[in-house]
Amino acid sequence: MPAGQFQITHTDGPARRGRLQTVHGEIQTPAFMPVGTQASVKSLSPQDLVDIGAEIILGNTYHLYLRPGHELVAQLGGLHSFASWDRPILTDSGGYQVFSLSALRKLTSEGVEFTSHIDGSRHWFTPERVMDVQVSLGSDIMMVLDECVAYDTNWDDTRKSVGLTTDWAKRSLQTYPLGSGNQLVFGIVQGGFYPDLRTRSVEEIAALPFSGLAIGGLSVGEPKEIMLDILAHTAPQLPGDKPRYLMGVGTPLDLVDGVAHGVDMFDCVLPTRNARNGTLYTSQGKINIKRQEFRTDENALDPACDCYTCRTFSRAYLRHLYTARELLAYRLNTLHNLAYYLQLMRRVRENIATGTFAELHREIRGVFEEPRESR
RNA sequence: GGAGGGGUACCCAAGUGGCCAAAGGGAGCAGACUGUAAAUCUGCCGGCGUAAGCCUUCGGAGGUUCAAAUCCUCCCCCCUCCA
Repeated sequence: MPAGQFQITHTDGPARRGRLQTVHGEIQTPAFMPVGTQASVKSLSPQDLVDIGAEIILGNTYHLYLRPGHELVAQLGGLHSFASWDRPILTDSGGYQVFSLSALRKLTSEGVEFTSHIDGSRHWFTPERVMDVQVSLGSDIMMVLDECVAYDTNWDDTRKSVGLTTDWAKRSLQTYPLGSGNQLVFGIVQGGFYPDLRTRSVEEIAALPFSGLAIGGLSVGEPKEIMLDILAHTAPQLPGDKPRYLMGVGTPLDLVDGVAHGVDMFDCVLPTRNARNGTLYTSQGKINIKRQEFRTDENALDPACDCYTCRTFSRAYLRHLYTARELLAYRLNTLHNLAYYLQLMRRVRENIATGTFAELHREIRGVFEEPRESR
């Protein structure tokens, strides 16, 4: 199967199971992609990631451009060789940093000027330059530069941002046309929280020859219900034959909700960041390992999990490691949270294949659905 | 025995007449985190109360003052130096 080929093998309602080919191997979808911003999934080794079944990880163009620098990475043989990770890598464009580092940047139709959060130096990012940097990095999937707007952005500004994102998408493809190398390029749909603008963005982005399409700009602080509404509005409009990637999402329930709307790929910092901050995902729900109730708890973190952390240590020990700020805490917690996410995605794929995805969806809803706020 | 320094909340530590239930840290307890400027951030942290407020508290006892952690007297304890 040539790089870029996406094959759907099973469907269960809107949910799809499939596989996406890259030169560094195939990824099973629906997939969760652990985030490794600085060419490292914090606290884990590549071997750890292989052990828990990660098939693809993320890196970040903006961060790697600033440090250690894309030329250096290229000189050292590209990201895969540099980080000793021989499976697929998706690099995010820096579009999210346009949003999250908004205080440090200036946006024009031409591109973005960033003030480095590391040393204050100025850097000029354009859609073209971001593609060049990703080519230097040698990732398997490159994301185009986009503009991700805040939740409270008005219609007019969101409309402009959709126009900009489309213009940038076209410029990205001119820099790296489909088929010009082994790297795939994904376009990104924006449109904030306005259904008409989401539709417009889908029409414009889906018309371009991308290998996959992403939904950006969700989970930026909006209520969950609104996120789901926009997702339900947007995902079905995307072409069915290309992989659909919901960027930056989310909680275990968000993933399953996304799959239910036909999403194939996800990434999110939650499992890794929360692991470092003591929040762990289990088959019984979310727990905070620092809570006093675990002080003498000799049970496995999640008795239903077969990861190294759960096979080996008690909750009492994990609590101790966390409260003592022992380095092992970060590693064991991260290992477990990602193992939980990857295990969940394996179950999602199996259930789609057997036509029982709805049951799994119900189960996960039962475990993670938060009580609605009554007003 | 002499000289000096010091005893403040669970711990460390500021405060030296009213704005002090008492700064800051730590510990403790709880919460947040969604394409990672995050091993970070927020809240609570003497007692009762929803609150206004009341009560108890700055080594101990007594005193001065409208008012004392803060000034005075005596006592107890700790540290440093000298003998």
